[in-house]
Amino acid sequence: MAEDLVARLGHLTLGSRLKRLGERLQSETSRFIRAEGADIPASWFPVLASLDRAPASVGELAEQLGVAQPGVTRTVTSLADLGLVTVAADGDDRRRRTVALTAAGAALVERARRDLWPRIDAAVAEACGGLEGSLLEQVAGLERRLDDRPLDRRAAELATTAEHAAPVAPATPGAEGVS
Amino acid sequence: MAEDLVARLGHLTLGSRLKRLGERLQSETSRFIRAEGADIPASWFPVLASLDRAPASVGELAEQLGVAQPGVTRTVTSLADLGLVTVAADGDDRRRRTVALTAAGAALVERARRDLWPRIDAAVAEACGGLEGSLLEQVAGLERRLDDRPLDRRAAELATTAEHAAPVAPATPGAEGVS
DNA sequence: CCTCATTCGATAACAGGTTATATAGCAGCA
DNA sequence: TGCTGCTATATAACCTGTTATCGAATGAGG
Repeated sequence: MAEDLVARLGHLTLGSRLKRLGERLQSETSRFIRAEGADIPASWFPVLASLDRAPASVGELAEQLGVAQPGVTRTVTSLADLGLVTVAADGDDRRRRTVALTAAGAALVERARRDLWPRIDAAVAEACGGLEGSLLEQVAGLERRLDDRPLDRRAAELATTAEHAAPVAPATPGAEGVS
Repeated sequence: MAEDLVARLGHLTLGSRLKRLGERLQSETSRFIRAEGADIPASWFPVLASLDRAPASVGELAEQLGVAQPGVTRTVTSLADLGLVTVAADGDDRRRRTVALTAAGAALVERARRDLWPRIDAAVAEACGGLEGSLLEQVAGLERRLDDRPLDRRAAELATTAEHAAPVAPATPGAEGVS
């Protein structure tokens, strides 16, 4: 009955499995965001969130977000095409390009911070809540819970009981950032 | 000081983070395999492991491995190009294509089962060992441990203290064929 | 000043996952 | 018999990550 072989292989295939689970979370999150009328992929939000704290160069974003530089370049290009950020050559060092939110970008972040992020965060927290045991066991548990109720459904249903929406990452620069 | 913003955002970006971590495990595993002289990506092994139990159609593989069908088609095509599997039209239902290991494929699986998988499994288990707490905390912990000593180094070093290489997957009821 | 190594970012190519769609075969039924 | 619809696979296109590499700008040293 087609049990999941990858799951059965245990640690051997943890990589595949985490990747699959991550993609699933991303895509369900994106679906929720789309349903809320903001048609931008979930993966762009970290860049926006960072820029909301302060403008930054491409390399700074890459370091801050922990992704490779070409990934940032691509996302920034897309954001610029949508008019959400500006990209300007740095005055001091003309190799650097400084990325900053436009008014539209800031408005989007504002809205996301208010309406979207708290619910996404709460939905993920709910899906992960109470999981116990080893990493492998918790991964399996999260997979099961998402089978049961996907993330976008969880986030949408949280909407109805709005007071759940807990405040998310208080964007204060590094204050609580234990790293 | 560029703490990891994605990590700071907590549950909100768990998807990105899991995906990144999974990719990292996959690529470090592939690096180890390459260093051992078998130049095939880690992501192909689940297919080989499944076929080692029994030939299967593309759709059966997809279901068993929990991935989408086109992904299986692509992997199978590559494996066939390398002569590790054969793909033959099913006699009963000519829509189906039955995939089976060749002798070379079976030999590779044999070797992997003996020399590679136990060490990879042990290395991952070592990297995950003793992690505690919530999923988020364990993910952070695993990231830190891999920063400290990447998976391929762990697997390689296990080699030297060979008796560590505990028989692995046998753990699960049938990594070698039971179920 | 000039040269040369380094750094920044863009670009290209690849990986491994996805969805959407086209095609071919099968099967039920009028 | 032939239509109609479902199923199995392949193919195309996309996403978001990666590495490798290149050009331009910087800056240190001779």
